[in-house]
Amino acid sequence: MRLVLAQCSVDYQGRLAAHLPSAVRLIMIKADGCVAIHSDGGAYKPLNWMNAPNTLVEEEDRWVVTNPKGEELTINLEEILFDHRHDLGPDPGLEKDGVEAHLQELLAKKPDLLEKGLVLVHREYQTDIGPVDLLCRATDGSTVAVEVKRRGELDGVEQLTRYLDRLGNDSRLHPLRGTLAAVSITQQAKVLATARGIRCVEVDYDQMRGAPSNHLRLF
Amino acid sequence: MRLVLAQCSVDYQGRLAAHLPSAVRLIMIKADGCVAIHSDGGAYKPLNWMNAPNTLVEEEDRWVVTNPKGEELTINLEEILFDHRHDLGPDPGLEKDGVEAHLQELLAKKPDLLEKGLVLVHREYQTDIGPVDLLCRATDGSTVAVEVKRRGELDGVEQLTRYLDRLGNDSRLHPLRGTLAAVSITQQAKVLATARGIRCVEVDYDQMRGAPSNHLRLF
DNA sequence: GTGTATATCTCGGGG
DNA sequence: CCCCGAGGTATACAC
Repeated sequence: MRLVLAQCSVDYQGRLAAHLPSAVRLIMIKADGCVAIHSDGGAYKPLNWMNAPNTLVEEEDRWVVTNPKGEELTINLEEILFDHRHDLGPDPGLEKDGVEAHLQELLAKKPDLLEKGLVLVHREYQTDIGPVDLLCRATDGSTVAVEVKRRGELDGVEQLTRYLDRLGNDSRLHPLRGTLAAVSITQQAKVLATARGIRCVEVDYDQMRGAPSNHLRLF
Repeated sequence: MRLVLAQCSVDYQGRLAAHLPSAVRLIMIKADGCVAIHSDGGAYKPLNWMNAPNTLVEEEDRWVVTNPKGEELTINLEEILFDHRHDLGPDPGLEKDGVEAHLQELLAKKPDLLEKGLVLVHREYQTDIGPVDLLCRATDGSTVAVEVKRRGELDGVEQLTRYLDRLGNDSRLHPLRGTLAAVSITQQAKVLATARGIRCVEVDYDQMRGAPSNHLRLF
């Protein structure tokens, strides 16, 4: 990693055009070639950046970064105040817990948390417009398509509606119902879901993590 | 801005739980209190971060960052390799050109780029589920709701569908049609749009910028 | 403050 | 490679 503090102006031409008037900024150049230009505030997002893969050409008083997509970032250097390089070595990476994938996994193991007697038929069931999180069978013989979210919002209802629409073409899945499962669901999403005959279930993530699965409990 | 290179492990507890095993990383602390932990690769997104407003407490061998939402980031410092502070001063900020707002503005001036004879009735027309980008009137007397995107994708079609659904309740707007306008539109979005009777128009942004508006051309 | 839409979103996965 | 879906998305803006 190379860290440069410099008085500079910047121009970006690519997916849009953008210009940064002259000021003192941090220029961060990572080992993989990523370039990011930071001001002294404003969350973690840089003012300007170029992601790998790209090429950095250092001229006398400006650096030009180009990438294969034809995007170009030009840093006009007026004064370099600081320039430091350090090899950080490899990073073991971030371990996450509590994301949708984990929630889906837990619900796949215990679908009857959503509805008594519900049994998993398929996880990530493929349709030609995307995968349905969980495809289940209810005790009344219905197929139930389940969309899993951490937070249930409007677009989750839309997504499930699209899937139901698609799955409805397959008569083997009839009768067909939909369930939106999330740790929390907004009022708007509940209204829209209900209007479309989609059931909403708010699940307790901590409780699910703590509770052993049916499968394990049998032995 | 303070830049620290250190061997450290990190824990985050908040919207999810996350852990970073020990490695050498850059810890960036901005003037507004934002903290970001970067590895030596991977775009501009840090491995972990805390946005302002927050509080940083420096203990002997660990730093604890907390925010009012109850999130907490703990940096366990094993060895500090580098520590540098620099006041960057204020930043004039980024000037952008080519975002959706600009595209919408250009289309508002020349709606007949979308369809011959189309006239603008209202921009950002409010419905109770959000604003319709452009509401227009066609030569055949139809009302045309236009959704403007840089890139037309599935969620743009969903969005316009919701609006059409809503606008359809107002008989004064009948007959009603929808148009998705974007610089590029994905195949899937075209399929879904067509299936719903929504027209897709790909517009040339550069040409639009260059071409003067109807209004100006009249004088 | 909540809700909605945008973003040079980033990032990962699947066809 | 593109497309899709998730994200501690962040950010701006309207209500």
